[in-house]
Amino acid sequence: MIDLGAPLRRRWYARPVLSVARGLLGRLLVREAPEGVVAGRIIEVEAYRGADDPASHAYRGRTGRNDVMFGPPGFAYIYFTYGMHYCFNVVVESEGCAAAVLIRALEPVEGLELMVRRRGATVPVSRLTRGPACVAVAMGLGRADNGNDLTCGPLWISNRPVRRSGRPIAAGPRVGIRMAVDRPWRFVLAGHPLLSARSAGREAARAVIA
DNA sequence: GGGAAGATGTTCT
DNA sequence: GAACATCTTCCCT
Repeated sequence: MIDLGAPLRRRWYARPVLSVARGLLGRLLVREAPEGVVAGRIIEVEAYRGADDPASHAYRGRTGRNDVMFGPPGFAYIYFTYGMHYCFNVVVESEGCAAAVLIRALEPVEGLELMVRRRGATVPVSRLTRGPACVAVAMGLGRADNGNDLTCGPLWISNRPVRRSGRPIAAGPRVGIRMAVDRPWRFVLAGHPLLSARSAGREAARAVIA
């Protein structure tokens, strides 16, 4: 098994959400479970802010569902949507801000067999961890993991240096929302083969420097 | 490869 | 009762 490093500390998450979102690209998301360890490199994320972001779950204030978003940074916000899917977010900035980063796609690095077993043998590897709900299934995440502290396992993001294989970061509009569609707050490793063709940024006019 | 539509249930109005 | 930070299947080109 490769060296997974150690969990990022809380102050790493206590920064502006757009900075954290870009800083997550190329890092390892690690999940340790009784069935085994799985890890994947983060290749696509979206930033969501609080009171000033109409697309955010936190826009209309604190509720039972989004409670974790309003807490301190470095915790997992996992919500249920569309009647069948879970999505995994990282709470960032500071307590009360309700800012978070949605993890949309990974490149499997460790525990590929376990990911395949969780997703179902018929799913091609190219689509194993593409899309937030797919990420949640492959990592074995569900309602019970909402509110987990990412600074002390068993679900954490590694402090190992980012590995982007020379790919620039591209920005584009967020997916699946109706409000604030003009904010280019989705970030990807441009041209990564495991992204959908559209996400990979063929129109990568907006590439930004890491 | 691309678009349309269905699945399915929690959350908030 | 409507909306929903989605995915998959099915059919088309």
